[in-house]
Amino acid sequence: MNGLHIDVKDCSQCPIRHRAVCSRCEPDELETLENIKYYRTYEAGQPILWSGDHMEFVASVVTGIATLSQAMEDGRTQMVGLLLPSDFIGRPGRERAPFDVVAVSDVTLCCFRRRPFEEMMTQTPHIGQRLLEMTLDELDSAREWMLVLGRKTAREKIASLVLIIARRDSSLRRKLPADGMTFDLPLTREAMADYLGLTLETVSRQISALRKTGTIRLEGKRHVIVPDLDALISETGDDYDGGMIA
Amino acid sequence: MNGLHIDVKDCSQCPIRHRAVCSRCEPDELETLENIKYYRTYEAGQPILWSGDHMEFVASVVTGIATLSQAMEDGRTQMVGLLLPSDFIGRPGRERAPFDVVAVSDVTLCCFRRRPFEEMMTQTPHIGQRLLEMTLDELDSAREWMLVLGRKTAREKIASLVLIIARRDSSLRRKLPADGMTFDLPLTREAMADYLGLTLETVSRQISALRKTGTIRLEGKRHVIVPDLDALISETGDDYDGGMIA
DNA sequence: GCGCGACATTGACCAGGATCAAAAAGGTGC
DNA sequence: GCACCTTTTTGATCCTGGTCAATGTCGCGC
Repeated sequence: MNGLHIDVKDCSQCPIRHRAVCSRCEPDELETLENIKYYRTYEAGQPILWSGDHMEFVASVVTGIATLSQAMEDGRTQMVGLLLPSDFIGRPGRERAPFDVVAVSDVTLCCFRRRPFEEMMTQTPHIGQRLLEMTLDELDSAREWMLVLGRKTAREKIASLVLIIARRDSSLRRKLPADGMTFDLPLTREAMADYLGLTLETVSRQISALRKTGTIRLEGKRHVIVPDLDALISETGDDYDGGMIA
Repeated sequence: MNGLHIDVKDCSQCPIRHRAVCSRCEPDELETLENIKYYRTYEAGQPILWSGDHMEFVASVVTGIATLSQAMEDGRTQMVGLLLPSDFIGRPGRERAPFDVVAVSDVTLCCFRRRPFEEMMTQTPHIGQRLLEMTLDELDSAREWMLVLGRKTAREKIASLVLIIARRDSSLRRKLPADGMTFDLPLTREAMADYLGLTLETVSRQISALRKTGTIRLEGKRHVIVPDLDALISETGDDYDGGMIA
């Protein structure tokens, strides 16, 4: 089971699609929306939420990719989450966003106004249970990522990220890895660097290194072919196949 | 509100205290326990759970300190959580432990047999709600730690860790920081290194450096005095006072 | 007190990744 | 096609933190 499936009663007029230039631009419009559930789209590169923003809604990603990240005053930034379709944004019970959320590609969110959503949660316990399960999964992957950030070499970091993207991609398409896995990197070199705690130059160098040894092949800048998945796995530093998707 | 407060009906014979040499040593004894809730103690240094272990119980820490960590085959290890009194161990709905749990000091756990606990959760929704809240908090702190691991210098990492320990300590004692905050480091240099993605030598060097500039003072190896909290905060790289406890 | 072992500090040297800089490769609009 | 801009690659050099090794400190049992 992927994502959070919720039936909202008075949802006849959904989906309402409206486009926002910036998450802070139209609080009034948002405030006057009477329905609980609505859709919202963002263009690639647009901010969805800034850390500290008042959160009017919780949402789940319908299409596109967004990132969750944290920035220091001097510009150093660390990505702390990658949001793919079916991932959840926001926290019932919290007023303010703890991190920045940015659309990497064009993104459609399915939003729920926060207050009504919280009420709904108290009435239908399975929503809370499902949300707990999803949050625990996120916590586990955050902790796995801490190992990558704290202990892996640049080479291992890159291999780990490529592997994660490969797996997520093939699980999204429900296509099991065949002889030659092939997929697109959804992130720029800089975004990969922010995910891995590296500089973009190092990311580029290590991708080139993996290419030179034949572990991956590239078509253009973004399209990746993995001829031998085991070879890639052995570059990650984890020797066994930890979290292979079913 | 700290921790998870649960009333168990037939708890007249609690607490049952029994001591385990190893979490894997006495499945039979555990299996035959009829009550839902029981206490269990571990000595400093003992493993509580190995990654992959079958989890018979969920628990919350009553006294002592435990760590959650992840190891690579070659010995590199990364701590991914620090469990203090009132923190929760385990995951309803999961058979196996995802990480290693080790007692750093003597630890007492309040355990709940997993199956009955899960049933209890479906019946009393506030337990699930509270657990969701705690899990979201843990997720936030894991993500904040990702910034430390990925982007901070060794010096900033040490300052961040000392600050976190200082705050947790003063919040546990409900004693607000006075002119000279004073507390013990509960971790060895090596454990700090595993938390921060550093080597123990670097930890030692950076603690010495903070001592030489007067940011902290040491009495013995473990006892720390922070004469000026702001000076310490400015060493963390976060310029503003992000998550100061109430 | 003495000796032992665990933990911590300090030093010398090295290397992986950062930094600074320049060139190359794609896209996109005209 | 061509010019322009963004993204990426590659190169040269530097520096933080890792590695290897020695020394110091503390606590504890005898």
